[in-house]
Amino acid sequence: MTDLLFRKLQRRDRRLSEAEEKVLAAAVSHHIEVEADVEVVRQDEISQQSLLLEQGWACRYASLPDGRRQILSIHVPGDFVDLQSFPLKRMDHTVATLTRCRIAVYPHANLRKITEQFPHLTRMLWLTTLIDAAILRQWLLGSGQRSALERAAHLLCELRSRLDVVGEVAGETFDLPLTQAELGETLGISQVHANRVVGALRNRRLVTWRDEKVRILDWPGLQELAAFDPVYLALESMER
Amino acid sequence: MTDLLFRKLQRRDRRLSEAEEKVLAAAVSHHIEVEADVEVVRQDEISQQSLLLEQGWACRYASLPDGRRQILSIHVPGDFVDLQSFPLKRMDHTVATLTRCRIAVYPHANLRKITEQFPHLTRMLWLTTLIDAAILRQWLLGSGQRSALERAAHLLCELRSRLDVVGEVAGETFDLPLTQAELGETLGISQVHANRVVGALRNRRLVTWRDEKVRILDWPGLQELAAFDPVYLALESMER
DNA sequence: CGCTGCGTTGAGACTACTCAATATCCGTGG
DNA sequence: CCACGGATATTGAGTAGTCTCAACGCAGCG
Repeated sequence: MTDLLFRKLQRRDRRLSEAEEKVLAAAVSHHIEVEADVEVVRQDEISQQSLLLEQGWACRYASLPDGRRQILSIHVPGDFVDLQSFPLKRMDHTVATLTRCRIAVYPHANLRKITEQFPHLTRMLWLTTLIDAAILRQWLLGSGQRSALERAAHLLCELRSRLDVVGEVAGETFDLPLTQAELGETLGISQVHANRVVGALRNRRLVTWRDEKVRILDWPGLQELAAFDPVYLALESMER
Repeated sequence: MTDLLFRKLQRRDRRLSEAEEKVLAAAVSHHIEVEADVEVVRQDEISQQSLLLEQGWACRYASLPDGRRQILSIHVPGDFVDLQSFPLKRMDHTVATLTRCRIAVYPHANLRKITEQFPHLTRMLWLTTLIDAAILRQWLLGSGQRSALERAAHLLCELRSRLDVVGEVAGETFDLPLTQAELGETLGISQVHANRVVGALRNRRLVTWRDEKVRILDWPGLQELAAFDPVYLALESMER
């Protein structure tokens, strides 16, 4: 199932060819299955391969020497979780699974061959790392300027949009395998405050959230609160 | 002076060839001079070219509908300020000058040719966008987990390191053309609090900061306070 | 049955915010 | 040459958002 990534890329650029799909699929050396809560790539390691999430959830985080931890991104099926390690080599953060995951492994040597023979596909891979960066900028904008409640709302808007692309939203419900402690580390607030923020979203009848399942009750209201504008996710075609 | 960028890249990878230097230099269509406080690329625009800062300072920022603004990065000579617009096309944020700037213009068509003929150089350009993302991750880590004082200290550590590479640190002094209001927008705090934070750095005899000049008085102390580890800046060679 | 992990709630403390006033510097026009 | 306005920096006072500490509830599981 390189399918998911390919579908996502093709949504963005319809000129992606079947040949390119095959090249991408052929660059996978093998697949692995990993349990939940496993660190698959660690900070400071020098990486020889990049990992594509096929099933399951993962996140990246960085830590301060005293243990404070910040989740830097959340990944869903179809995401490359550490493609940046291909040009960058050394990891500046850790990648861990949130659930049991199925992962495709792309040795850097194979990616290098792609860059040498398939410039258009190379630009598309580059693009995926830049969309990651765009998401990061939104998180930074939120972290600096949005209140905790607005950030929580924004996170849900973002995830709903990203999950929708890969067909993981049923009705208005989707999985979100984060504990409230992890939500706190994502939003940059304490676990206790994360709990109150989730409570506030519920009280405003914007969402329900129980047993790792989120249901959006008021999509326009949630977007409004979050000041959410999905353009940055670059989900739509740039052609014409 | 593509020199600065090239020197920076070469510090990272000594295999960069003279041929590549020439190709990079040839991709510049022209140079422009821009006054301070000019928006050179605007949010939502579709960009046809990327800009390399040769002299002067610039920053990127994004805004919320109600006007709250977050500075997302600060750029010094030798930085590509919007290389991500080459694969991404649409800008998700604005780039503005902080001082009078000299800028080299790289039409996307020329960059595209580089990706088609110079895979190694392409990977180096990709790398520069990934270092930007690594810096962004550090800012996000700080925004979520570091106190305002620690963030301010970290920003100074980061800028000292980046400026050092391009030879803009004299003794322990460097320019920092940010008002305290802009510092607030960078750190995600109010202008008033930014002032108090700067005051605290002075009181602890870590730095002096007057007339847009910063002098570091206690480099180890500043790094300690900031929990600064320069690895993420990827300034050092990855060879061998 | 008693851990253990997760979610929930309360109370008091602290960081950073807003509003507001004052200080300083600088350029401009009278 | 001086008065003035505008931009920036500084300081004070009260407030809002978020924190820490602590306790408790509940479910799953060995």
